[in-house]
Amino acid sequence: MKKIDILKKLRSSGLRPTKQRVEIAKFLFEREKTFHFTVESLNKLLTKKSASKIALATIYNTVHSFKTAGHLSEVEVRGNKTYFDTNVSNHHHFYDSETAELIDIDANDIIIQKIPKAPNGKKIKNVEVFINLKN
Amino acid sequence: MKKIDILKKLRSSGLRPTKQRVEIAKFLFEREKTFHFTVESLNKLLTKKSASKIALATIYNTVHSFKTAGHLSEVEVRGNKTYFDTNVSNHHHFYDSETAELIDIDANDIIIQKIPKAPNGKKIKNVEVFINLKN
DNA sequence: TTTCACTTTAGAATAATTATAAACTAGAAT
DNA sequence: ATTCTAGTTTATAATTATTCTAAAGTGAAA
Ligand SMILES: [Mn+2]
Ligand SMILES: [Mn+2]
Ligand SMILES: [Zn+2]
Ligand SMILES: [Zn+2]
Repeated sequence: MKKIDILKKLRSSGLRPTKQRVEIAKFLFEREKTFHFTVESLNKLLTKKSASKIALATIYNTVHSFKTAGHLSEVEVRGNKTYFDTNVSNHHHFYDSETAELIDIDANDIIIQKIPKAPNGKKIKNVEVFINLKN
Repeated sequence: MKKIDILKKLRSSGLRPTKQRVEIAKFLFEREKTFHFTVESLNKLLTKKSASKIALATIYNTVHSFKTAGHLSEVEVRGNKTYFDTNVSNHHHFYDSETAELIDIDANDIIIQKIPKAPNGKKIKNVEVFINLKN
């Protein structure tokens, strides 16, 4: 994903491409593989990588804006902090509790044969599978 | 589960059956169906039900002791608070985000046909399925 | 250029949880 | 039964993640 695409991505979702947003978006979206992170880890990585310091509140704001815009998803992981995911497609995860790391599993790599029907009056929105790992 | 069993349950896991622990254990374990709760919700319910007030710190302590003893499991649910579960067997959940409610799914009610192999050097500890509901 | 709604930021506020340390108690030892 | 003590409870402080506030800054429309 090139810089011009980043600008498009931001503008098309009604987000003004400010210096901070562009920097964070480039960091998050200009990569081949999916990236899973917490606000804390992102903050550290940005601080290390970049010259200009972005306020923590801005990182929170930006991550939430990106999530609302559909550019990030939130992953439920054991622990206190919120995890985000640059992979917004329907997919599953390995979770390695030793390293607190998430690894993507393509939706097609898990086939569920039998599934219960939703409770009365409810419908199934989506199915998430977590495969917890050990050594 | 009768009171005598509660006492056994506590003692057999090295927990002295104090007034507070017995009261919480009775509330949690003397029921037919699985119970899912947060410390906050448990605190409210206990306050309503009981005469004697149990300190919030004690509820945290007790819930963690029960979890460590294997009498409660922790469930990962979207949101800030930690959810606990009186069902400690291997099972799955419906999650209704409207009501923030969990509903058990028996392990046998979900059959997974295809599953990816664990990453190098890792093994699969367990598989958890979440079925998110909508109206 | 001027303007202004949107954005960033430092710092305060909030919410969940954990830590501290003093008072209390279950139950073993006497 | 009384004493003793390690384990427990409790009020309160501390910590951590996150959100709020409101003042200063800025992208981009006009
Ligand atoms: Mn979590
Ligand atoms: Mn959670
Ligand atoms: Zn992912
Ligand atoms: Zn359950």
